[in-house]
Order: sequence, then structure tokens, then C-alpha cells
Amino acid sequence: MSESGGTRRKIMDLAEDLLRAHGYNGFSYAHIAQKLGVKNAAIHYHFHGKEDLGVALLNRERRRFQKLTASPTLRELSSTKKLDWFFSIYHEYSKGGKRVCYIGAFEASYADLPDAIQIEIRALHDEMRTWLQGLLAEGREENHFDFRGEPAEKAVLIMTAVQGALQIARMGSPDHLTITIRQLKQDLGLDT
Amino acid sequence: MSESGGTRRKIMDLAEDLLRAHGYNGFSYAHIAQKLGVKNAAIHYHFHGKEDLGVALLNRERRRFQKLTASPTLRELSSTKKLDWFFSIYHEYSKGGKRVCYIGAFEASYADLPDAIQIEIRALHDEMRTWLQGLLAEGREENHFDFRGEPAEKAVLIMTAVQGALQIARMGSPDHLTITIRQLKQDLGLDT
DNA sequence: TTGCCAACTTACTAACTAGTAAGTAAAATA
DNA sequence: TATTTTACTTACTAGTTAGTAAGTTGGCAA
Repeated sequence: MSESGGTRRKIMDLAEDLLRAHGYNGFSYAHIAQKLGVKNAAIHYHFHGKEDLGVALLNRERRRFQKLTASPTLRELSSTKKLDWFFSIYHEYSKGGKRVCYIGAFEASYADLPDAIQIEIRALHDEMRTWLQGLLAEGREENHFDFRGEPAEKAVLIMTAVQGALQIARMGSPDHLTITIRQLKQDLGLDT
Repeated sequence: MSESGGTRRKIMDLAEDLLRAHGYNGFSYAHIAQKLGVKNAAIHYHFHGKEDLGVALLNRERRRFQKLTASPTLRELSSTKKLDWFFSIYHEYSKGGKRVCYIGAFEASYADLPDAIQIEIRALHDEMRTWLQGLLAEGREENHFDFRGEPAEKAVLIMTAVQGALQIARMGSPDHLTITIRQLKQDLGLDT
């Protein structure tokens, strides 16, 4: 098979889409297999169990975020532009069909998830929040942002708000994400 | 059976707890039946299908909120106290074990839910957001709140933030809810 | 050319899902 | 007292879940 590495990636891409659309409890190996045109057991060949697939997905997302935030292109941007980039991640999730972020997709049944998955989710969230906190501190230092409270606490609020907004945006009011982001920017002293 | 009306309520109470702990896809009639000490089919006697149970739960929650916000006790409170009451709802959800709000419990698989449930969720969310918007307008009018932007947009942000915070609080950092609420209050010009 | 190996398929299992149909015992009603 | 209704239980179905074991195929290396 010349598509040796290809199938694994295709499984992950399909699983990511299903996961964000239906939640971790809302999709099965059968769904992936059917869409991919292979049999159920083929998925098990590449990912022993659903847990392994979940960990692989979260790990890939984490590496994506690390790579992007480390890239010179992004690092050279102003605080304001960096923030816009951060929010654009969530706009991407939302548009083109009612998807939520990884954290939201897993959260409905968090306590029921295997330890390995819980650890990955926490890691992804911590890394994003920490990066955001750094950005807020930097932006205030440079007088680009004007906000009340500490960067650490403001970062928590922004993380919770965008996650909640993605979910609420699925209820047929997609502008709830836009409004949330607009209000968040206003509370950072940015005119929109 | 002298417990005629009692069983129905017990089913709803148990289902509410399971729903908020595991999500709509994460609990079954079998779980309720086992905890209640009855058979599977007994639940079907009281609620024909899972959809009916879901609608009944959401409807009860909606009536609870309507009743509380209409009560003279609450209406007489200051804007600041009313806001504290609103936030206390989420503190209640969170404490005593990792529960989320109704909206968050259903959101993971929103698109897969029956229409009747989607409609109830939207109604609950709209009613809460509208009440909150009124409170923000009233509080600003009376100079209790000092915030940037419009009450309608601020209400959206607060709704998305507390919902997201409940979910993130389950990842082992319960103070994320406390921090979110503290920052929200700070952004309303309230010292905490 | 032989044998190995990656990438599958076929065929299965045990557990769980929502849901149904028929029967039963006790209480309310006529 | 007879009958109906309420609140169930027993026993079942058809579908889905994650997962496994054994067999198949086509390409590559020795």
C-alpha cells in the first residue's frame, strides 16, 4: 500500500471532525470506517483503542499550537495582531459548520475519560492559557492593552469565554462568538 | 403505591444529576433504574423516551428560573446582590462535585439532539441572557456597574464565560470558576 | 523465489443502548 | 363487590458499542 502513512492521517482528520461535531461520546470507529471506506478493524490496526486515538488527536493539536506560537512569523507580530490570531482559531472552528474546540468536545463527560486523555486536555488548556497570559502581560507593558485585573486572571476569563461561546454559537446564533470576542476586545481597551 | 408522584420526581432528580455529571450521551435509563432500585421499563412508564425526559428536565429548570427571578425577595435586592445571586447558581452547580449547567451538559452533541430538546435549551439560554441583560442595564442606570460596551453584548460574554468556566473547572482546577467570576465583576467595576 | 511484513478484511464477541409487549399486584373508583 | 387504573416487573428485540482473533493480499528485501 503506497498510502501507508496516509490512512493514519486520514483517520485522524476524520476523527477530529467527528469529535468536534458530536463530542467524544458521539462518534465511533464505525463512523470513521464508513466515511473512510474501510472496515472497523482497520481503525483498530492504526489506533489500538479509542483512548489511543483521543490521545493522538490531542497531542497533535498541542504540537500544532506549540509550533505556531514558536514561529518567527507570529512572534514578530504586535500584541494586538497576536490576539487577533488567537481569536481567529476559534472563528475557524466555528465557521464551516458548528464545530467546537477540542477542550469543549471532551468536556461533557470529562470525569469518565481515561487518565491519559484527561492529562492531554489539561496540558493543551494550560499551554494555551499560559501563552495568552504572556501575551496580555506583554500587551499591557507596551500600552496596547488597557484592562482591569491581573493577566493571569484575565487569561482565565478569555479561555472560558471563547470555549463557552463556541458551544453557544451552535444553538443557531453563530454571532454569539463574534459578540463575545468583540466584548472581550472592548474590555482590553481595543476599539472594534 | 403511595409514592405515585414521588417516583417521577425521583427519576428527574437522579437524571438531572447524571446529566450534569456525564452529559446527555453519557447516561442511560439503566443508570437511573439501578440507582433508583427499579427496572428499566419503569422509567419508560414515566417518560416514554429519553427525549421526553430531557424536555421535562429543561422545562422544569426553566420554570425554576422564571419563578426565582419573579419572586419579590429577589426583585427587591440591589443590582449587585442580584448579580451575586446569579453567580451563586453556578457556584452551586460546581461545588459538591463537578457538575456543569444544563446548557453545557447538552452542548457536546447539540446537532444530534431532537428538535424539542434543542428548542428548550435555546429557550432556557435566551431567558437567562435576557434577564441578565436587564440587570446590567438597570445596574448601569443606578451607577452600580461601570462597564464598557452595551448590556446586550456584555450579557452574552457573561453567559459564555460562566458556562465555559464550569466545564474548565472540572479539569481539576475548581478555582477557574471563582477567577472567571472575580474577573467578570472587576470588568463591571465591582471590587472583590 | 522465498519468506516476511504492513495493511488490511472477515467474522466474531460481550456488553450496552433505547425501546416494546405482555403480565401482575395493589389501590382507587363505580 | 366488581372493575378499572396506576405503577410497576418480566422478558424480550434490534441496533450499536469497543474490541479481538484469524485469515488475506500485495509489495519489498534477502
